Amino acid sequence: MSELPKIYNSKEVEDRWYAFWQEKNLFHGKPDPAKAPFCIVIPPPNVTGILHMGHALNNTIQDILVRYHRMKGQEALWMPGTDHAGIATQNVVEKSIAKENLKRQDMGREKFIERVWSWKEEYGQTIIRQLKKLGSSCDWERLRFTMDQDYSSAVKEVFVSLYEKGLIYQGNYIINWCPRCQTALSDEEAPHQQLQGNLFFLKYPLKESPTDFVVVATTRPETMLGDTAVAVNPKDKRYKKLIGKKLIVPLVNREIEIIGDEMVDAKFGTGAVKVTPAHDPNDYAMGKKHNLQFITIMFPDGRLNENAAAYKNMDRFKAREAIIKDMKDQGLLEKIQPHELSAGHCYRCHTLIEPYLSKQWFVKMGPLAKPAIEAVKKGKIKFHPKRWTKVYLNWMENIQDWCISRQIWWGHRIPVYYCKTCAEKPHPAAGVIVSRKQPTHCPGCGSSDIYQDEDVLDTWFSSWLWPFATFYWPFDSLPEGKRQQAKQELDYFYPTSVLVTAPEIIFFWVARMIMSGLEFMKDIPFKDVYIHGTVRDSEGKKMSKSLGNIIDPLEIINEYGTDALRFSLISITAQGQDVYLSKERFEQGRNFANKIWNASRFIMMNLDTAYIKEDLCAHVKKNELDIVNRWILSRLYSVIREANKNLDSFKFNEAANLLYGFFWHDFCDWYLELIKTDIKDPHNQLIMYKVLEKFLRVIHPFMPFITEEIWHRLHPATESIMIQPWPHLQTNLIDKKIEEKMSAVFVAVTAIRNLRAELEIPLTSILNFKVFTSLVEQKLFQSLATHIETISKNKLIGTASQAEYIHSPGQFDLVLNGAHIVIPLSGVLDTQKHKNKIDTEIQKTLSEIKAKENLLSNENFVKRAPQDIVEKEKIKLSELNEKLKKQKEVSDGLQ
RNA sequence: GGGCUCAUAGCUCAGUUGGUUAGAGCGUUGCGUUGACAUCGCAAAGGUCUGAGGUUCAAGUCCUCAUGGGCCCACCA
Repeated sequence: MSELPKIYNSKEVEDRWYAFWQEKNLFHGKPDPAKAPFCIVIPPPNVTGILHMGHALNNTIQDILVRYHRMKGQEALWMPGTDHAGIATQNVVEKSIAKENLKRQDMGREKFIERVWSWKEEYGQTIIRQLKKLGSSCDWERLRFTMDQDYSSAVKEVFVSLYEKGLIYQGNYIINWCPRCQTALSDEEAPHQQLQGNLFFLKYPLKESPTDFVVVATTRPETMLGDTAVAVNPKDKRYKKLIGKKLIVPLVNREIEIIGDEMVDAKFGTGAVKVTPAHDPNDYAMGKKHNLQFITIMFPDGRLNENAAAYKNMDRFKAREAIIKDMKDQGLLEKIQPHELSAGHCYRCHTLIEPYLSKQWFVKMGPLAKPAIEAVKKGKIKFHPKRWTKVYLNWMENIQDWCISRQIWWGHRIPVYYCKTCAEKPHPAAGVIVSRKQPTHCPGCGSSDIYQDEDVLDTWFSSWLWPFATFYWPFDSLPEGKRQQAKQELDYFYPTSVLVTAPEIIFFWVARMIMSGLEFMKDIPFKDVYIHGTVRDSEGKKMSKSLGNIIDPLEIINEYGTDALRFSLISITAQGQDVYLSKERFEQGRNFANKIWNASRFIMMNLDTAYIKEDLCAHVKKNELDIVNRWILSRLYSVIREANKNLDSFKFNEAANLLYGFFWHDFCDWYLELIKTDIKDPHNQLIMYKVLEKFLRVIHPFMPFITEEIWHRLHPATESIMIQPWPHLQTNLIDKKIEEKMSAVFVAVTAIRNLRAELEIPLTSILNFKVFTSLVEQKLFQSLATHIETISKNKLIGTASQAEYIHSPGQFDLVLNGAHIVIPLSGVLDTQKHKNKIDTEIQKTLSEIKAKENLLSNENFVKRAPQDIVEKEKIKLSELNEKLKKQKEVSDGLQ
């Protein structure tokens, strides 16, 4: 058998095996009626994306799930793809053309879009390449892009279909406007951030008596130029009599009325509110209600427009300063108060959002939300951890209509066309053609003078179709011959199994996919939603470029290996908790990979190849094996059973840590050490091989590369480990009694080592020790005694503890967990030190006994606690007493 | 304003449905290793489980409040 290098070299193996998997087409999933489907659709990263720790975590979890279910015999499909990320991508390309001193407006729409496509061709594969470095077993021949032609037909179908159902409408409303990106945004795209601002108190003169004023408070004084009323609460005694009176808006000298409205909070500010219906959602509502004038004072780029009089062309913030100065000069600024507020910011460029009145397209969400609420309430879709259910429901139950039109160029063009001829007719929908196919003429008047809506759709309006649009729904873009197959695939894999994602996009994406799935597939898009935590730095801050606290996954892969990255990430990811990372954290994964490597190396160095034939295992009967082999087999299957449970309930960290502990401690520290001196024994050969082989399979989903490499060195001619069956749970090999016996042995050995270390016994030998009593189970320990004797004869303890033997007359007594171990040691020990140690232990035992006695003399405990608990406590007490007795004997003997 | 979440060893974190003197990794200290692995082994030290109440025979675990982190939502002029 070939000898392995001393240290695992991830760089040397990873790319090779990834290519191998792809060559063998092992990631491909296709309908197989004999198997149950398991499908995950990837949260498509932005084409502009560069792999960060969040991606690494997200995709490692998905890959573990997919590999696990694939090995369990399910037909596994992981659907990959990227998102065209409208605004983000457009911004990136705009930056790149800016280097050539170009603006997209100079290029024109068509040229610019061409430029984006060529950018995508050149750089759009970056994130995909990086996902491959991570080991992701995606079905790459299905790679989708949300701007694919086929995908576009799904988007059109959905838009038109919702329009026909009356769920899409166009209208003038206040929306979130980003003056930098110059587009409308949905509410979700304009998250609120705390802001230290000011409250400005402005004096508006009364028309009748210009020396009297009404003072209004505002955080955005520049909007005063668009004021068309001042509102007060009709119950407010201070202002009641002023309702109906006229005011003059300074600087623009506009005459406005004081209106009464219950919405006004008399306690805030001065109790009088300036009303700017075109620049504030509340004011908008008031404007509608009171039939006010809507005056827009801003250009789309944030400069003030012709309605702003002298302030025209000034930037909104410059205008604010100018207005404040002018008001002050005119004695119309009462005061400025510092005021903390929160306001929307563009999620792409972080520019302060401007509430802006404009004509946009909206989706009516109420009717779509209803079944999506039901599906979750009835448990058809489950969130893990559960608490996100509440977050989801809360949002869904208060859902607002969704603004879906964007004034950018990169995206799905809205499938709406206008007829210039008909547009002159009176009713509002005249000349509006909503169509799946590009029309050549107006169906109303036959005119060919038509043009398409300039806007594109929100990126999420395509992402929300991901679980079925990736299967080519609605199929009409496919050639006739391929439709049937596509339908079968959708039918087979939909609903998908699990969605794995981060909490940030529950509203953006998860909730909307549930709605679109129920609306268009008439079924949920996935059964389980696993929400993992956010990756943070060691101080709890979110990792971000601007904070400079990024740990680059590629750097970790380069330094420690992909498996190390994956294992470390997973082992620290408790269900749904945020992940705090520092670079050192990855050492654990690297060390573990190296441990697996070296244990395998050791086994291969000592393994006679005759034993690697699987069928040999069948010839060994369980009861022919010695206790050590039976123990490790029992541990193996106990651990696999537990790991199955953990994986099935999304407890990835628990599974990872369990497997880690088993391999490192049970298998390497104890088992391999115990059999070392007898390693050529046929049973030992067989079992060490078998355990390694099974372990490699179960750790494979976590650490795909190293396991594949070792697998092939073990089996020069076999197939990939990734398509080996997941170990069948041999429950008949699980023997808890054996596990208990062995752990008693380990406790004993540990105690001896401890003693040796503490009492500074010189490195000689420990000879002929015996274990001969049991208080818990006499029989159990009797049989243990036999085994211990065997072990002792084989000098196995000596090997395990790496100690030499103490040759000396006399004896040493050790009492542990009811086992009395006699070790002949007298003459080597420092009697006084020994006695001190025993006496310390006696003190400890005494206080434990006291605690137990107190507990058992508590009538309430004895009466009310379950009988088995009480019994257990009684047994423990008698054990303790027995232990005390032995300890005292030992102590007395040391006088 | 509403809600979520966290607080356990020097550090980073586990801790199942409450069951009885709390675990891991890293770090520290001591010992060891010429035969798998110094990316190693053996052992030790280190905890009033943030605080105050409560429920219970029994609380790190459940409830209430407080303190201090982190996060989300909201039409906070």
